[in-house]
Amino acid sequence: MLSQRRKDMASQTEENYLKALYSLSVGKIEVNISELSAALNVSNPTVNSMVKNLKTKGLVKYEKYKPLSLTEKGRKAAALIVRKHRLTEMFLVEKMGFGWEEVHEIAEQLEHVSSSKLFDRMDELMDFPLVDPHGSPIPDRNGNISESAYEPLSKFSVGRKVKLAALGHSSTEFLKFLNSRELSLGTEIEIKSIEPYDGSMVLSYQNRASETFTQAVCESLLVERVG
Amino acid sequence: MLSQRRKDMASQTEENYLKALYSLSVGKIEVNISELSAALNVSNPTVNSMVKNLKTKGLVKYEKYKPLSLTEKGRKAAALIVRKHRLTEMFLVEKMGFGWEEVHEIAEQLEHVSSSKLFDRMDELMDFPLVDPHGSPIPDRNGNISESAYEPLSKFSVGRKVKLAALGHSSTEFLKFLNSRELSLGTEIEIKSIEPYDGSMVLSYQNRASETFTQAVCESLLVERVG
DNA sequence: AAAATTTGTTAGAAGACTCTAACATATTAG
DNA sequence: CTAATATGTTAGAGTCTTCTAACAAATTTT
Ligand SMILES: [Mn+2]
Ligand SMILES: [Mn+2]
Ligand SMILES: [Mn+2]
Ligand SMILES: [Mn+2]
Repeated sequence: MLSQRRKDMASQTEENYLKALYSLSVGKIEVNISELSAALNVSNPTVNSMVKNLKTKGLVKYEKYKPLSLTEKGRKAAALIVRKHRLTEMFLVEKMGFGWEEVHEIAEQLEHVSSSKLFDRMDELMDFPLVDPHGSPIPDRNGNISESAYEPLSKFSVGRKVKLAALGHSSTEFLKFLNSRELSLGTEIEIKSIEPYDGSMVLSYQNRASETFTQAVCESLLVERVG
Repeated sequence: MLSQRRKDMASQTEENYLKALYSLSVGKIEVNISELSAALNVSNPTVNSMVKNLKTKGLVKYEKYKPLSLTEKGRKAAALIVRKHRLTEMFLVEKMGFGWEEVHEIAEQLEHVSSSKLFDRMDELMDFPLVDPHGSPIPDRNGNISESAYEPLSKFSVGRKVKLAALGHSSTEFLKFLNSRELSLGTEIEIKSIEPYDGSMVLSYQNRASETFTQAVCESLLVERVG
């Protein structure tokens, strides 16, 4: 028997739209059609018609030629998908021995599994982690999320000691790059010097006395002050 | 970005057809269109067109008005889906504390995740189990499966001591029924008496001195001789 | 303010998967 | 062997998700 999704549930495609909209909404409320198409890698007309569809389902607010936003119902639905995604990533790293650079693609598929019990069980087995392997917060069972207030390393000045708490983005390439520099979450870092010309930073951490990182990289290293 | 399936891979729908065909092929080679439609809960014309599609992909052998069968390529593809399904079920039971009656629906969705690494990792973490929680054998990475030669309990006579090794089917209702009788895989059973009228059996096992089971149930209890 | 550019919409179509109604073939019963 | 029944196929359509081409509105530049 083909296991079909309940009719009142969002399809896998709809879920991906909601999740993309949710991610793009961080720090602002409204999102353009074009931003969504770029994020999802589909054409503008495709997004346009899907947005109309999500509007009839009460998941997004939208008027012709205006930017769109999630309704409260849509926001919660999206947060619950993000919850599944991040719990999965954490489970794969903590309980199954995957590297933080390997888990996103798998979680992208697992996040659509319709069994809250599976994810609540992961949560329980990990003793209710607050963040995923990349430092992003995990929404609770009600879709509530605690926005973390970490700052990019690039904002700090020479001599400052900080701890790596999260990443601004977590592409496989970036994660592999950080692996190659032995830099992981929780690592304490001291800013040894800053190149005025291009903003690159020389850092000292663990057994690495002076590693240079470009400004772009330092903007994606989210840290908290230490000491 | 919408994570799209590679073009050369079977869709989730196609995978479900292959798996159903595979299950229906146990003990015979050829399967009717109608058997497949019944198993998948879709109409005959739907199966008819999907079968044509699977034929062009070299996954099934089929001629108009004739029964169909899997090609070697189709057989292997199906076995690998079954592998994912059964490894998932075993992982959910062994490593995540689910009951054997809870795992099928979840595995039905997880079996379509395209990451051999995820399933090979489950396999490794469980130390390469040979069977799933219902006693069905798990195909290896090459799609090879060792057909088990257990016999239905109904075939045996009074006084025989056997061990429950697998189930003929594993519907949630049946599994809950077995739970209610405290009957699980590995349990040693002795046949105390058989009712000639309807073939029902009185069994003794563990701390249950005389439990009666209908013939239908005993046909679905696959056992091996003991002592 | 007009022109150029960017952004968004509509129209029309296609592929994947599904259905029902109607028709064709094969099998089974008399 | 014919008639009845069961099984399989074709035709035509609908939903979902996607596309391209053409057009419209909004924004930015000059
Ligand atoms: Mn991720
Ligand atoms: Mn996804
Ligand atoms: Mn199963
Ligand atoms: Mn399935």
